[in-house]
Amino acid sequence: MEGGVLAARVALSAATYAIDKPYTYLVPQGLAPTLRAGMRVLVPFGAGNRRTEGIVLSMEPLQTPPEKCKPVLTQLDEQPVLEEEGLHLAVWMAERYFCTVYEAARAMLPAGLYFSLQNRYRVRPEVSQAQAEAAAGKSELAQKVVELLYAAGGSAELGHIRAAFGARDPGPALRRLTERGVLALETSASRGVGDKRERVAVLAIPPEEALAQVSPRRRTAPMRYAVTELLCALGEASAKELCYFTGASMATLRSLAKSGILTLEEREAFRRVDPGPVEAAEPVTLNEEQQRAFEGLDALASAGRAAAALLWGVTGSGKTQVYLKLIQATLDRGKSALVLVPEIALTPQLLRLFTAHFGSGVAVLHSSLRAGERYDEWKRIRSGAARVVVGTRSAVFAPLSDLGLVVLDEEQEGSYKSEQVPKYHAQEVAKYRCARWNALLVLGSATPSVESMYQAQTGVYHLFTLSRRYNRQKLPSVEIVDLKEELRGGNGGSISAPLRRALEENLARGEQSILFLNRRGASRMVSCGECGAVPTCPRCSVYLTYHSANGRLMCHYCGHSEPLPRSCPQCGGLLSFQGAGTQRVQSELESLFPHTEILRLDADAVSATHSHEALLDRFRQEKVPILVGTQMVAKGLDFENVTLVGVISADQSLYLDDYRAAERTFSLLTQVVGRAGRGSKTGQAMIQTFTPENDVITLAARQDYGSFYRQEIEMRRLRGCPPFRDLFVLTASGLEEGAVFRACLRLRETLEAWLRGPEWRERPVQILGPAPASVAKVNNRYRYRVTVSARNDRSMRRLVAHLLRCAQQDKQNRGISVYADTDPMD
DNA sequence: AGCACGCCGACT
DNA sequence: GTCGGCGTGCTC
Repeated sequence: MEGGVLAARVALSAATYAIDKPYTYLVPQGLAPTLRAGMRVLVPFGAGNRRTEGIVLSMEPLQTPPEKCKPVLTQLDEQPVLEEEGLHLAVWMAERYFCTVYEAARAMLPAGLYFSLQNRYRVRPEVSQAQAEAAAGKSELAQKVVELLYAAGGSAELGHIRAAFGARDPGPALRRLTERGVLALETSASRGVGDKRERVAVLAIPPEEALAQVSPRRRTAPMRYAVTELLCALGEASAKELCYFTGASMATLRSLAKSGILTLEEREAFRRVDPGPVEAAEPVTLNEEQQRAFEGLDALASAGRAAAALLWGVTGSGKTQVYLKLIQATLDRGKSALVLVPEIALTPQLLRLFTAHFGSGVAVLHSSLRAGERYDEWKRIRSGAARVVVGTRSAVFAPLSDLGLVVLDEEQEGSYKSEQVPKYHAQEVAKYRCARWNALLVLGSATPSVESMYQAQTGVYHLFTLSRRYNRQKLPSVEIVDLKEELRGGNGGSISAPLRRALEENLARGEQSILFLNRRGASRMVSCGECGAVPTCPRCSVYLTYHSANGRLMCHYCGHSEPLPRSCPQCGGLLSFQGAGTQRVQSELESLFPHTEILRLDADAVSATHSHEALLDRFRQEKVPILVGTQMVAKGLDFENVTLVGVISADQSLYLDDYRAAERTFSLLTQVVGRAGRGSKTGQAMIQTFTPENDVITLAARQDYGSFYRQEIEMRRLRGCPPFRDLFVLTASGLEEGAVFRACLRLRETLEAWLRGPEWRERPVQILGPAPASVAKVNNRYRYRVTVSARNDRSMRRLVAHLLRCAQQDKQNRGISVYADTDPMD
């Protein structure tokens, strides 16, 4: 660097959305040779120069340092935690998901990598207690600080001091005492998870030579021979493993090292996730249809241009086989592959399958791994040791290089959208990464999202279809049971007479049954028990939901509300609230079938002692006759002996108040029906509903996705829903309901004023609300939202971002937080 | 979101 | 005079 200085542009954790931008810091001489983009640093920030963590976005030489430019204090990483691609992705996410660059970067890294910063105030050793008290003077707060610090043995964490002060702010007193040389601020960074290291033995000379050296003394030094022989076969191995398999001791290894046969190195050891018993891989054989899909997809993957394809394969058509072949082809081309699944429950079986095919080159990433495991898998991926990654949503950030293939299985699933900030969608991130690496994105589904199918129909995605079930299995016969009839017949329980009969027959045959309970949105929906009518919003054609707080039916889109009618406005019948929990169904079944074991699988059953997998294993191995469960039982699980599946009530997800309700119900019902009869026996499915004539239900029963899609896409077109337009949801939250509502009103008014400008006047933008959020009060904070339906393009995102920044800095919005989200899932 | 700066009332 | 409460504006 001639003459100039080196500066780092840093994304800061302390920067809020409204002030987020790259901040420039001077790189001190000592750090200049080692600091690089993608490393994390500790920097001073704000008037008080409090220590803040940041990530270096870029390094740049400056001719003249700017006036106000503080120095980087510490370099926190020895090597970058994000590569160039990751840094670009973070910036892209910030723009797309209305979050800070740092928040985006943080979401991309395993939690084990994270530092927690501790700010500790200490009384300087040269200062006596009397001097400290004198320096505190008459300030009550300063005296209290000194007293507290001495009581704590001379130093205390900032957090503790704050806690001891309660509502009063110790800040000014701490600063004054620091200024007067009484206190010193120490900042330490500690990481939750450390690196684990191990000894590795590496063969230092060619195998023939090594064996030649130890062979003559094979009799007298059998251990030296055994170790060398094993190491010749392996090339390198952990010292622990070598000793374990040969019975040698570390002394033998050291002596071999001395003879120059091997070298001992300290290396990072990876805490591997145990894939469980791995069977030998059966060679993948594809049927004609699968082969055609594979060839088409492989042609796209090898074309070297980014592409997206939809693999639409009916349940049981063998999409996984196609994935396996594609992954193999990708690896053969020297590229890496990423496979995403919607549920953690699906990763163990996929991990086993992939490990059988690709050995130790498979890594797994999902949120319920322990921090250490997750961190280690991340490092294995980054080092290039793992070239195939299986995981849930956040695995989309796996630090793979030379990405050639990304598979999103069950692409329509809502779990690909993050619930927390940044509220990214794994599918969009995957698309971004594929574009950067010229990789192929494969979206797999039996019931594609309407958006994806639309892209396929309009030629944006390539479409491949698998319409035949593997092994030519027959689809189960499906019966729709009318719960209104049951109610009239005096059966108000959750098991109808036909379902009860079917269960009895199945029990008698010694076959298993699964009952599926669709709990989402339970008990908020109101319907007529007589005619099945569901109250609808007059302006939005969505169903109204009941709010017990004010006893009214409300629309979550536009804010319309009306009192709960005493009886059904259509027929005068009795209105009923839907809601049957798994526990209630379980106890009902227990009284219907007193000597039969009934297994329950839901979030509660899983969190208590038994793991999800253990419960399913029990169901499979002990052949428990009946399994009752929520969403979890519907997904990709194959049970030979299950010949009956029942849907307790199809209605609950159908009458939710969002545009995706129909799609989600269709998908769920189709999956559940597909669960029956996976083995040699033909299955039977039963769907209970109050609205048996509903198209979504009858189409799902027939597994007729094509008709469902045609209907749904027209509905979306008419209502201006995705894929024709996108939704931006602006949410304000705060302690006082009125203030939150008024903040939302101002958001709406500001936006309306801007949209009257010349460049916006012609564009189709619609604003709905303010309306209460679906969960109107969380943690004592009221939440209201304004929904904007418009094309999600750069200019619209900029407008929303600007609106957010203005709102966050508006003094009228004191105590109110405002944030934005696109196409939310709730 | 912190934190300083500036202004003002209260207590000494 | 100080101290501390509160409104305003900035953060490399």
